[in-house]
Formats: sequence, C-alpha cells, structure tokens
Amino acid sequence: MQMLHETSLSAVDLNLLVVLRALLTERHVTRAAERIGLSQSATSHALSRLRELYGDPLLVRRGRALVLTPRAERLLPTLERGLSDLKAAIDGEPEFEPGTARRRFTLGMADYLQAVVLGPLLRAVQSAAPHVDLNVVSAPDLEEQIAAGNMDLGLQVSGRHAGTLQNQSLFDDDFVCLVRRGHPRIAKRLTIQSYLAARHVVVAPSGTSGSLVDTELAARGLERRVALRVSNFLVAPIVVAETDFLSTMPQRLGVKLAERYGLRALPPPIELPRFGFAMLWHQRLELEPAQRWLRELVTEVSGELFGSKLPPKKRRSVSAR
DNA sequence: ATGCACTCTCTTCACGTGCT
DNA sequence: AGCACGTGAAGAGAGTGCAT
Repeated sequence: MQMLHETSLSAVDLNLLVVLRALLTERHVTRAAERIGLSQSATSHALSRLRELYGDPLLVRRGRALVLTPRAERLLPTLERGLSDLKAAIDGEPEFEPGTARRRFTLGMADYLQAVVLGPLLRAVQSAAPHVDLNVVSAPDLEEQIAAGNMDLGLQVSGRHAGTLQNQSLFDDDFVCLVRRGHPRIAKRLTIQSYLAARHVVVAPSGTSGSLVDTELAARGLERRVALRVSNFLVAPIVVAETDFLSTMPQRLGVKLAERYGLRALPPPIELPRFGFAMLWHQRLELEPAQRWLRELVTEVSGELFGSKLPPKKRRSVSAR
C-alpha cells in the first residue's frame, strides 16, 4: 500500500480510520477491538496496515502499555473531527438550534433597509439566538454576491431581480416628502407648484440618474430640479434640515428620519406608485435549517414591523408608526 | 445475467516476544 | 507465570474484474 500523502481517498479503506480512532483513544489493542466489534488479531492486522499507510508506528510499547507517537498525537483531533463530520454527512443535516447555535450570517441591503429593519431584527436575533452574529453589507451587486455564496440573504426592491434566485415579498412602501420646519415656501400642504419650485436632494444608491419619481413627473410633462444627488439615504435628511431642499424618499424611513431630525413629512403632491421589498437567497440554501430559520425570522420581523400591506392609498396625512 | 478467478479482510489458532 | 501485543498460516466470505 502507498503512503497516505500519495494516495487518494478512494484508495484508502475508511473503516481503517474507525479502527485507528479506537486504537488511539483506548491505547490498547484488545480493548479497541472490543469497542469496534473486531477480534484482537484483526485489529492488530488493521494496525499493521495503518502503520504502513502512515509510514509511522502510531503506537509504541512502553513497558506493558502502548503510547502514541507524536504523529498519532497530532492525528487524533483531526481524526475525531473528520469522523464526526462523516457521521453527520451520513445521518443528515442536524436541526438548527437558535438557542445554542454559534454562527454569523451575512446580509446584504441598502442603507435605507438597514435603518428600517436592523433594529427590530437585531432585537429578535438577540432574543432567539444570543450567540448568532450578523454582517450587514450594502452591496450594489447584491445578486452576484448571493449567487457567489458570499451572502446568506439579500433584501432589495421587489421585481428588480431577473436571475434565478429564490425570492419572497416582505412589505410595501410609499413615498413621502421631507422638508424642514419653517420652510419659507412650503406651508401645511405640498402643492405641485411648490414641489416643482423646490430644489431636490435625490438619493441614488447606485449613482445613476433618473428615478421612479422623475418617470412619473415626466409622464405628466413635468420636471423637478435635482440640485443634489447623493448615494446614501441617511445624508438626505441632514441636507433637508440645514437647507430649503426637499427630499422624496420611502415613507417608512422618511417618517422615522423626520422624527429624528425634526422635519415635516408630507404626502407627495402627485400619485406615485407603491413599491415593495423582497428578500433573495440562493436555491442551494433553500432547505438548510439555519437559513430557513433566518428567513423565517426576517419574515416575522417584517410582518411585526409593517404588517403584510400598507393601508389604502389616498392618505392626506403622514404620521409616524 | 452468470460463472469463474482473484483479491482482500476477517476469524481462529498457534506461537514468539517483552514486560511485570 | 501471567498478560498483552505481534506475526503467520489456513479457511471463509464478500467484492471485483472479466469473459461468455
């Protein structure tokens, strides 16, 4: 037989590793044989084959006892881990136990969603799975990252992805307009005239121009003055608080930011289409217990936060939840 | 699919060796 | 002397490769 480092797995009788584990833990051929249900002679022969396989005596006599060689000492933990993994591979995937599980999930979502979802999600994770940690990244190439296996789950605007990823709708959102209190040209209500007259700060995470709002305005033959384009949703309210700029943004975040920065949140002067958010994941993670737990938790948190649907449109006032 | 030869592993048995 | 490991021979059983 060849030395181990020159062979492939197929050339090795993996049952020998079971014998080896018994030998290394018992340090006694007869007891190892009893443990694995072989005769002493067969176990001794197996030890011979293992010695040839490893090119190392593995167990050497010291008086009446057998002691491990340094190679065998180093081998034992690897052997234990490997056989344990093999057993798990045969027995099947163990259930995910959130109460005791130690692992880190990587989630991808824009800063808007981070601001809205992360707080409640972290509280839910901490409560159900105290040893689970999160990495949250704002990746422009979300779907590629998920497909490449770099992310467990991604959240983004529904209907945007055209790939083969699995997806599930989470919640809908509307638009809201933010202006500072005491804005000189915008009174209680936001009219189309004052909307078009204002300077706008637009959030374009991908850096691209044009948005759903501009498309709707263009359909009516209208155009707004986009005086500032930023890539981060959390910058917009600061600009609005310190200038006479106006920002049109997702309502759920907008209302939250209006409270934080002392801004006014007003309904848009024209009907804008509602949009939704969904979570995306790779097909290969569909049945993985830990992934299923994570998706169920995100769904649950989204449901508790927003319900499945917003109230009917045509609201004339916008309030914080 | 079947039969045959070959290989491998295990078992039993016997015996040698080293240690207490 | 007794115990435990190592080695070898012989036979049984299972798996494999190959020819038919």
